[in-house]
Amino acid sequence: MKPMTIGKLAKATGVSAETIRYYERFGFLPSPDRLESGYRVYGSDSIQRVRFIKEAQALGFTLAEVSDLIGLTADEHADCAQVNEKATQKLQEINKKIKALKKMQGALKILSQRCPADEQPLSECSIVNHLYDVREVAI
Amino acid sequence: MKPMTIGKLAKATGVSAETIRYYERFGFLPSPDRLESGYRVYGSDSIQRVRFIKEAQALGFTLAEVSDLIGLTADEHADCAQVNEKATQKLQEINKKIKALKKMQGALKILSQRCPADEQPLSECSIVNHLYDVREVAI
DNA sequence: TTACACCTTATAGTATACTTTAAGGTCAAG
DNA sequence: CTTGACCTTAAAGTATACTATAAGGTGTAA
Repeated sequence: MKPMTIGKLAKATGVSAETIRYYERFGFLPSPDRLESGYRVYGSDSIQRVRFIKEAQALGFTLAEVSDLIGLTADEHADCAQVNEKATQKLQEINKKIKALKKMQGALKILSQRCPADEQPLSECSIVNHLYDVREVAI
Repeated sequence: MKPMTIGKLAKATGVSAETIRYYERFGFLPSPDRLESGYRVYGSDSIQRVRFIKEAQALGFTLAEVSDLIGLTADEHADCAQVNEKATQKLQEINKKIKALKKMQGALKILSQRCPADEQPLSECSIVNHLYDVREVAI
């Protein structure tokens, strides 16, 4: 069987070869074995490792946090509670972000509804007036 | 009355002098007059201009988009509808972001609830198992 | 006059997660 | 044996919105 070089791992995971090298360089992936030519050769577990990173990112974790998670999974003494704490922290962070976005959403909705949205000059625009002076258009 | 130099504008707006120079450099604020010494002098309208930028950012607009908005306000032929379109676009963008965050939130909640969160080894952790292989823990 | 706060510029650094480029070596098919 | 796909490295670029630094000039109060 042909060795899995970086391009094959890239295809298998949907992550570019450059990104895989990047992950390796910053310790998110272990240094793989090399062929005599210097080509990286990966075992099938590498696919899982890359997937781990991608899934953690999809849950909102940064690469630094992914690094922490990888550290926990490699630690014999680590337990479920430690991982759960990371998840709970991330959850709170996400809740905060949602809250901030909802605030923007609410303000934009109100301003947009109040704006005549036609050929009126901008002096009649509730959005522009809000930007010029918050007090002119209470939200 | 003493001229409003950059430090005073900074205090009046809560934005640092460096940031004000940055805004000027990239065209978000007009170049102010100068004293003989080279010091920038601002009129009171500058406070409003800085506030415009900050308020637009608070609504989720990037500086590039703020630039567009400033352009519209300076355009005699611009009308309300054009501004409203920017707001509507931004609203949709924010809705998308909220949706993405809610997806993360939902997944994290489920994983966290399923995780025993005690001293169990990580092989029992629903979160870690999810990261290792999505199919093991359906969401 | 001597501090000290304040101003000036250009340039570089920060954070995050890559992506691109340059210059070159390797492998497999035809 | 040549062509083209694939691999290597180090270094620089991208996006966004600043923030910091260096080296120096200005304004004012004691």
